[in-house]
Amino acid sequence: MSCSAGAAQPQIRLRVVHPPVRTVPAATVSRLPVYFRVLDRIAESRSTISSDLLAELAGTTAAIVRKDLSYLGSMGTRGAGYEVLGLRDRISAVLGANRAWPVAIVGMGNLGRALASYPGLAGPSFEVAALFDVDPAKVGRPVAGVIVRHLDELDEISRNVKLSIGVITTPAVAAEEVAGRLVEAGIHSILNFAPVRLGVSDGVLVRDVDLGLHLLVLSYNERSRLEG
Amino acid sequence: MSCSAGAAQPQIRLRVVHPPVRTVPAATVSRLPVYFRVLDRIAESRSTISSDLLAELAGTTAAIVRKDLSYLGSMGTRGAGYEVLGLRDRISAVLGANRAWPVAIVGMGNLGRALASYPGLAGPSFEVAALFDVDPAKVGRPVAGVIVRHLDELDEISRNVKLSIGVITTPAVAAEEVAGRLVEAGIHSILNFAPVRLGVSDGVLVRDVDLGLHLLVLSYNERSRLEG
DNA sequence: TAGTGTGAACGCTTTCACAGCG
DNA sequence: CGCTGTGAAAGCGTTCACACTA
Repeated sequence: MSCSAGAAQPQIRLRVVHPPVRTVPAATVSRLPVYFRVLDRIAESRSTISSDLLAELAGTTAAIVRKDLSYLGSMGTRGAGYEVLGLRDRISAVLGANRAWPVAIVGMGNLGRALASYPGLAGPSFEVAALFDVDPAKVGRPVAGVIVRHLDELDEISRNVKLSIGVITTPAVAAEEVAGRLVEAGIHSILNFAPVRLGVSDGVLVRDVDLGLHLLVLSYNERSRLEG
Repeated sequence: MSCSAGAAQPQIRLRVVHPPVRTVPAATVSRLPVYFRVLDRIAESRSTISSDLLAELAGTTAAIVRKDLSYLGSMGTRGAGYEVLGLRDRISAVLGANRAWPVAIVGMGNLGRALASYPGLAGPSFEVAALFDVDPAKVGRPVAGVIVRHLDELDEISRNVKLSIGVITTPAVAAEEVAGRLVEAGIHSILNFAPVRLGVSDGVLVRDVDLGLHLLVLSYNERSRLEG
């Protein structure tokens, strides 16, 4: 098998205290978005797809595809495969991708500004609802069409606008406090780009995107390639 | 070649001779960078650390810490814990973090420019060696102090400057071709931010950082929180 | 016949428990 | 006594094999 690594996940800390009644394995949840994207892309050129082809396009195996999809209930037709649109919509519903989740980004440095304009955030499933910083030079100016607010306004804004997902793109030293404020403002899902481990209360899901860790794994790969 | 490719004894002159490292499990490799960062941070305030404390700071368990470190050879002192500096340097050597790997970034959009200035890339283990784009408006201008080159110059530049790690921050449609060019230029370790699965030859390690997938997992979390 | 759905085997990872050593 | 190092057990996720069905 190739070393191509969607399978190689960064550390994910699932802190869900009350697991869903109908439990989809975490490994499956992390692959559903891949299937969703593949199905969405080929929806116009195919009406059905086999687990074999879906596996190839998603970078996994047919057996895993069938197992994963079995957790969503049997949607395939033996001998024919899966109906693309039906399967896409089912996965979309499971993921909650069929509505627009309001996202707040805290930290309008280079990375935060880049994310605010990120195409993935402009899709139908997400909406940049608020941007925050503490730097007076940034507060009040628009980024990607949204006015940057001072972090102190978070509570007030979250009372008027429901915020579902928080993205932390602050320096490491500020991340912990920002996370606390996001949780206080009612956010339970956080995407953290700061290179620190956030200590959040139970029930809050934190996904860490830590470039430094990724780079060090690549470094390990280079080192072992050179030295055996 | 395997993803959890065997690491052999580094020929670093340490005071203590460690047994050869045959294979480090992939799960362990992905945690070593976390330990490294923790140890580096506390090196000035502590001289030894127990598996319990290291686990807490790294967000894992003491049993996992001990198991992980056992793959690097026994470095601990029973009753006292691990010597912070020695352990840090040992992990650094295994990860190859004790030298500066030259990194090339392809795609100088918002994300590429943000990464070029990313502090994690400015550390001692990495060096932004080259930046590439195909947009004439970007080629020739400096980003983070490095002149952006046209992608067509990749081969020529890679003959003069050794490039170890490639970062892809292009639009999705270009990513596949860029990956091919990077591999042709002799790069075996790729950090891919484009939301596509790269089909690369065996022996090339690709780490995907796919924000869209992360967001959809958070979306799943929000959805199941609302609907059970 | 082609391809799903699934129990069972397999292998990797985590957890447990404790012997052993400073 | 405190804490490491490590076999053994448990838990998950992946792979296999094949019965079954449109």
